[in-house]
Amino acid sequence: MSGKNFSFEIHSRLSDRLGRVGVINTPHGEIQTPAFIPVGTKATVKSVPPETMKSLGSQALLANAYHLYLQPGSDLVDEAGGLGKFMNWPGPTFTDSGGFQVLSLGVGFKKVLAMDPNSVQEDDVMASEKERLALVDDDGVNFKSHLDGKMHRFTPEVSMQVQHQIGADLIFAFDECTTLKNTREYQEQSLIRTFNWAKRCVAEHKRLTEVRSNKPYQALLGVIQGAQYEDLRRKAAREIASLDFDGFGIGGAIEKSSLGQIVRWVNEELPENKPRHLLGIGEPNDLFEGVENGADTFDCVAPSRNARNSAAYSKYGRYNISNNKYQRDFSPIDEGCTCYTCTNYTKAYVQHLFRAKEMLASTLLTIHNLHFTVKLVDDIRESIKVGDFFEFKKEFIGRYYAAT
RNA sequence: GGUAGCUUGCCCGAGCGGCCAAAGGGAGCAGACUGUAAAUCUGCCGGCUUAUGCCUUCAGUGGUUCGAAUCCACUAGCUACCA
Repeated sequence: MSGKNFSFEIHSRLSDRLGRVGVINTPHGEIQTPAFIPVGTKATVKSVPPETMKSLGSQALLANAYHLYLQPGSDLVDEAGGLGKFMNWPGPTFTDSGGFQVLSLGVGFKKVLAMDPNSVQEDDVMASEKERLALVDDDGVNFKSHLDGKMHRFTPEVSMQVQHQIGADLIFAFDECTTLKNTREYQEQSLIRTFNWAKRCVAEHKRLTEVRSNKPYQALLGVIQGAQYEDLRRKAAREIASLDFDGFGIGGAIEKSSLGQIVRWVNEELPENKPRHLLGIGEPNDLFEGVENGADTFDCVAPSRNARNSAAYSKYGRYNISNNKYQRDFSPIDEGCTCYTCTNYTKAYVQHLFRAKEMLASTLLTIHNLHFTVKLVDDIRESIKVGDFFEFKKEFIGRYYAAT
């Protein structure tokens, strides 16, 4: 195997906006974009087999380098033949670099990614020194394993090595994910750090790509930070775009109300011909905003985690299926939904499974929520093709958020 | 028949004279969750009303005491051992 069998083509565009429809070609197949990429952190989408992920419509999956490095070890995944072979997922795969863990195991106490900053206090987001499992310096990050407390060190080079061993088709540069509560001064310094790390990632990635030239090509995506500041986001986008990346990731804490705007700032700076992934975003209104402003792919734990916590997505909004009022509701979770769960089971049954603490509850609701989210982005894609994105957006958002 | 022990809010279970409307679980009722330390976390959970307020509760009845879920007596039920 050799050569860069990775590409991105744009097939149609959204008028007056940055949104586009395209296709990402990877060694393990195509991804029609925009697309929602379900998260399978530890080489498994919690509670759902890969075959089912395929049939619910998932085009690709995203795993995490930090988690797989700790367990079972990225060398073992390599030995198994790479992530896809290891977990029996034949399609395209992504891995996150471990950059988010800089936040979630470090300062990010609540790991708030998209929030209303007025309703969140600094103490709610920032962990105190002694609680931190990660400590950043200019060269890398020291992690205390959340599994056994052992210390590990991640640098841009380590992240690249780990991600090459894991072998996903699209991998991310190692970055520092900050919170909205960091000072402007800190954001600036962090941006310099992330940029330096980006350069080191590109260099190490090139080296590893040659060393492992018998392996399928892995595309490297550079991550843009810059928090809520327009000048920082634009600067970060220009700088990252100046490096030899195959695509980009838009990361960091994002004030929910200005999500679309931030994505637009970044994408106005980025070259058109490379794919852009909006990291960690997956609520319906955010997906519309992301696509409209030029994001091509998304990943998010919300649909799957919410499912395990009994929150069901429906065209009329999200609701808690464990609520008393659904106890004798023998209709599907979302009327008209074509997913496996909705075509075979009722709200009453799924609620029973949750109350009885049966693990099938997680499976059935995760299937539905992921189908819902994947299909939403599929529908958004189709609406751009047909030219009625704005009508579709208005109709969907109006119905989904009618109650709130 | 005898002796000893037990009986707490929907359930289990702490409390053993005042700081007790009563710990802690569970159940129940809601809420949160956005590059997964998450099958997790948070709130409510006797009634009125939601207030540093009042009322009714700790098997039943009657006592002791300024004051009792906590001490005493009897009644009822349960448990263990002896016959």
